[in-house]
Amino acid sequence: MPRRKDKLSRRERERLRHRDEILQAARDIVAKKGLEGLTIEEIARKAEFAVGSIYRYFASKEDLLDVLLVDLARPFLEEVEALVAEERPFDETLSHYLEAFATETTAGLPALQLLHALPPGPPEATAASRQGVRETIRRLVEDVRALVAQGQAQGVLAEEDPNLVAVTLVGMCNAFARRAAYGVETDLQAATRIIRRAFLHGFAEPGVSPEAP
Amino acid sequence: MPRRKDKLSRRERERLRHRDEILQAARDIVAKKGLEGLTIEEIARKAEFAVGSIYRYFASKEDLLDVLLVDLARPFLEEVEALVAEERPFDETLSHYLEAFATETTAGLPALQLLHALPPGPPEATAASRQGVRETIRRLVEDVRALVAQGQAQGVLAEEDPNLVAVTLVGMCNAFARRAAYGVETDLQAATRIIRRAFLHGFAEPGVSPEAP
Amino acid sequence: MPRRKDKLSRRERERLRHRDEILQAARDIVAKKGLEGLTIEEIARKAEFAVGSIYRYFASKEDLLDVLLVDLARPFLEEVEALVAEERPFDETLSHYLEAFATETTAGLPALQLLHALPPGPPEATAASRQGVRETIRRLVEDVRALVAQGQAQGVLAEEDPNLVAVTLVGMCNAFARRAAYGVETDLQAATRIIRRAFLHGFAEPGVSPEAP
Amino acid sequence: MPRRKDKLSRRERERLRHRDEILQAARDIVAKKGLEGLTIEEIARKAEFAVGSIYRYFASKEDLLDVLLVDLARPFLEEVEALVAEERPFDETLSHYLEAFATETTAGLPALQLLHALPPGPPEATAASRQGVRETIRRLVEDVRALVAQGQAQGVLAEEDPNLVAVTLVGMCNAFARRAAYGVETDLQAATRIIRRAFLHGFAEPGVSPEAP
DNA sequence: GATGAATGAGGTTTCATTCAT
DNA sequence: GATGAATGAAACCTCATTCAT
Repeated sequence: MPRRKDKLSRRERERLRHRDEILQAARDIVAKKGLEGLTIEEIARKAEFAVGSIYRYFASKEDLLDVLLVDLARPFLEEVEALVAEERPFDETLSHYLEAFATETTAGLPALQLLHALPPGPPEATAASRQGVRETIRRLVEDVRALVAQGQAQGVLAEEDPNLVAVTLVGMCNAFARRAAYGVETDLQAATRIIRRAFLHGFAEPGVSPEAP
Repeated sequence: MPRRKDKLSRRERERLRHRDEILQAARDIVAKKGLEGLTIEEIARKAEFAVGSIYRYFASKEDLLDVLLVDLARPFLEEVEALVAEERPFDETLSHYLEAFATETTAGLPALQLLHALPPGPPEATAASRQGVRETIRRLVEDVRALVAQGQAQGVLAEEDPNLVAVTLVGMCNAFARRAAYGVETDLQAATRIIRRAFLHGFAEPGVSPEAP
Repeated sequence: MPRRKDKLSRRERERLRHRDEILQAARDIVAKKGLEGLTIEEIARKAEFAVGSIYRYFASKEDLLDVLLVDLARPFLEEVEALVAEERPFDETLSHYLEAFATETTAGLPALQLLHALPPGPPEATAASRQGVRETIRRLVEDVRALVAQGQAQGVLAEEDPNLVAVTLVGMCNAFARRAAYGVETDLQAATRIIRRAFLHGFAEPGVSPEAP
Repeated sequence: MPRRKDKLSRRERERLRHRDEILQAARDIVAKKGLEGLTIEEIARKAEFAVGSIYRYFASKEDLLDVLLVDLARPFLEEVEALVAEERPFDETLSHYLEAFATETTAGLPALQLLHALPPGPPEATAASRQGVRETIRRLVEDVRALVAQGQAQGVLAEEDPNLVAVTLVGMCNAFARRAAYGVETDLQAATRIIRRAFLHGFAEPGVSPEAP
């Protein structure tokens, strides 16, 4: 194997590229027809592979879907995790968070939207598959909780249970994202402002002017 | 031939009863296996009808589903519409709204949860069916918008776009409902308090103490 | 339901008839192409049903196969069980048994032959399906064991472990059946005579002339 | 270019070694999952070859399988052919034969068991492949026939058609082997004794004490 | 109105084999 | 010779819907 340190062989590079092509095809189909409308056959057609070839990259349709959903959410997740690491003043952090959310929502297929696709039935109905999705959601919630905790530590946010506070923030964002995804004309700038206001005022530490000076 | 004005003939009453039995069966199945796990054959089995008979009551599975989802949301919708009609002081209104939301969430199959089942894809992917669901969602949002407008008229809520404000409220509620539906242990009383706080403080008319006196 | 005691409704009769047609089609295909060559699609084609219809009669291909194999063996099994019940002199019993075996072998698809189709791999590889086949084999072996025990009680057969003796008898018969099934020209009368001789002489109670007077 | 007469070049030796590795891998898989569970891909994985490489050694899966089955039976076949060549007193010959059979049955993958894997359908269903298996079976039967003929020549076995007599012997052995393969607890020593008894007594030349000194 | 058998398109998955590198 | 990605024909199975009784 004549190959440098972390350089991938051509085979390996091609493999990764093909995998991405398949995921991209799936992504396009979902964007056009929704999750239900996604079939292996159509993925194969769009990605210009034989049906059987799809299965060399993903063990099953469920597997592919799980990977796809996680992939879609990844950029947003990474941005949020970066925010957590940076530990900026909470006001700035919130601004960045909302910006990231707006970017996501504007982009063709909003990540959070798709994460919501985790079937809203009883846990038993999903169990086996969507492990990645579950995990990603868990991390996202945990990250936002961490952001809230930072705000509290900085004395900007009131001492409510950070989990619950995080859920309200995520809920507001998702509500707007969902609306946009349904095709309702949505002014994201206004939405961002509203969320910011509701959140900062709503959880302002008493006696602290939320958006001073 | 209706015997009296609004009296239904025996035929008609039976018909309605049968329809309800079918819907109830469907509801049970969805509760146990999720929307994907719902088949006409199983509905028929559970409701003790022949498969063909289901089609005497619903034009198609999609139709049945649409009716089912709307049915599930109806109690909540009606409660909210009553609230709109009553025009109480906003503080009271909000309390009732959150109580209704908590009741919903506690009930076996939370209406909002199922409304979420509207496939989160582009509108084209759903178009034909789910008209009832779309309409119900539209009405719910409109109703909450009306409640917010009342709060503003009463001078309790700030003069933000009532649509956007309504979306934040619904979003927060849904986030908690969704959590509960995923099996996360959720303290609804705490959730209610948090939402109430975030909302009242978040959109307090400047200079007005949100929850006084 | 206007129907007499044990009379079946027309629906029920048709259902049974169709089930039999499907099994018969499967039987024909197996006879021509062997077990491996059996596909649901071809069964459907031959029985003149749609593919999906097959599944209204059998839960799965495995299920169908299990039923088919048991069905094929049934006539022979019943004959042997009758023999056990009759408790005739062992010499007669053996004659009837061998005759039944010859009949089976002559018939298009010898039951025992197909029972042998239980995949000769490790038990784990078969476990789930073929329960009927396993049970049928068990009963056959048990029945022959009972016949041997009768012979011993009558003082005709030596006091060897009846299980082992039974296995030798079945083994000899199967060997000839298998040969015939492979297309080797087989003189069943001669085979019968040989088996009879080997068995009676082989296990004669010492001092007893095996095929007296 | 063979260096010496029967010396193989390194190339050729490697080639044979690789071929054996592949066969061994296949053998292991069959032992664990049965014939149905055998796939080229898994053979390749286990033998640490590329899928395509398998086809450098075997023209097709069927070919590989045929070779594999013949290989499995070879030790037993060779032992029996040695017995034929040795022309010992029949009593000894039988003892050796039964011992070989017991050894086979005890070994992880009894050859006879696998020979049974020749699909029990009409000849047409197998025709193309499994030529080796057919030939091996033919030789085995022929060999046993020869052993029986020796016994007759020695005046120990009655003058029945040696073919038929051979079939009974093989049948009895196979019945026990098959039982063992199905996981039935089998006392091979007892089985051996029973077969020996059945055979010697069953085909004793009248007036000759079968197992005398 | 009720029945439930029949349909058949559509989906997922497997796997022996080929072939460019 | 070796590799392993790609192929694509089958195979199994599901299920909404129809329709003769």
